[in-house]
Amino acid sequence: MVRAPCCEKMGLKKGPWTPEEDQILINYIDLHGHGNWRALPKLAGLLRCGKSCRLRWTNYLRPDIKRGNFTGEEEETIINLHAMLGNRWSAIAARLPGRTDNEIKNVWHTHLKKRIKHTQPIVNPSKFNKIQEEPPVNFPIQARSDATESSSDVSSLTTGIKVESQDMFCHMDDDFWSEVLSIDNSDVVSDFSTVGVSQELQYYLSPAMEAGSNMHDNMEFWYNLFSRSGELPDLLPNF
DNA sequence: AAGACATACAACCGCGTGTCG
DNA sequence: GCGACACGCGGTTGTATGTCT
Repeated sequence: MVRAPCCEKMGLKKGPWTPEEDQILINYIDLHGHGNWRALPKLAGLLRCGKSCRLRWTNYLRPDIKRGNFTGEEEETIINLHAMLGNRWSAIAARLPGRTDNEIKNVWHTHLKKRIKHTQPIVNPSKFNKIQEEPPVNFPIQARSDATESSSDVSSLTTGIKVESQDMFCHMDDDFWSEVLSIDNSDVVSDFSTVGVSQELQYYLSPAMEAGSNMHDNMEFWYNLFSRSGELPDLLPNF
């Protein structure tokens, strides 16, 4: 595949945007929408590449961008989501309305990384940086009727993952953990379908599948989450 | 006051992935 | 199935600003 020439070679401008350029971009998108980013600068009369325009819009000019310092709650949310998702900045940004992945990444590298250096992380994020956003389409297990109330205590886990945790934990009934325990902890996970693991369990264990880690590593992740939530299931083995 | 250094953040780069013909 | 293209993502860099000596 041949890569398109970079902006400079095409005689396009690089570097910081001027207020005039910002206004041109805003006006154009207000009138026409962004459409094709590659075609936009020419149509709008900007000497920028489409990539630069898209970045400027999504990271700075978009009307729903929240400017200003991060609140303590937002920072806590980032720390917790990072523990679960790793460096998946866009996934973290999706849970923080008005904040961009770039902004969150910057805050992480300049403030938060230093702050959590003093505290031991509960899991190695790199192992679990592939956690999926949504359950499989035909996800078979329904939430228990009492699940919402019981898992609401998971809020102690931290505010950032409270809602997500409720969604995750409500699927984990006794049958779920029985199935977990039926798998040999020493198994190196590459393809769960070959050992007859159900679809919902494959979903939860997918980070380990992709990272090539073993069952022990993966269940340790869940164990730590449950330990902190105070909702450790009886069936979950102690690691 | 001024130079050196540190920090914050905007912007860029390259790669992976999805889509379409 | 394949190639071309567009887009999004994460890592990295560049520069403006702040702080220290």
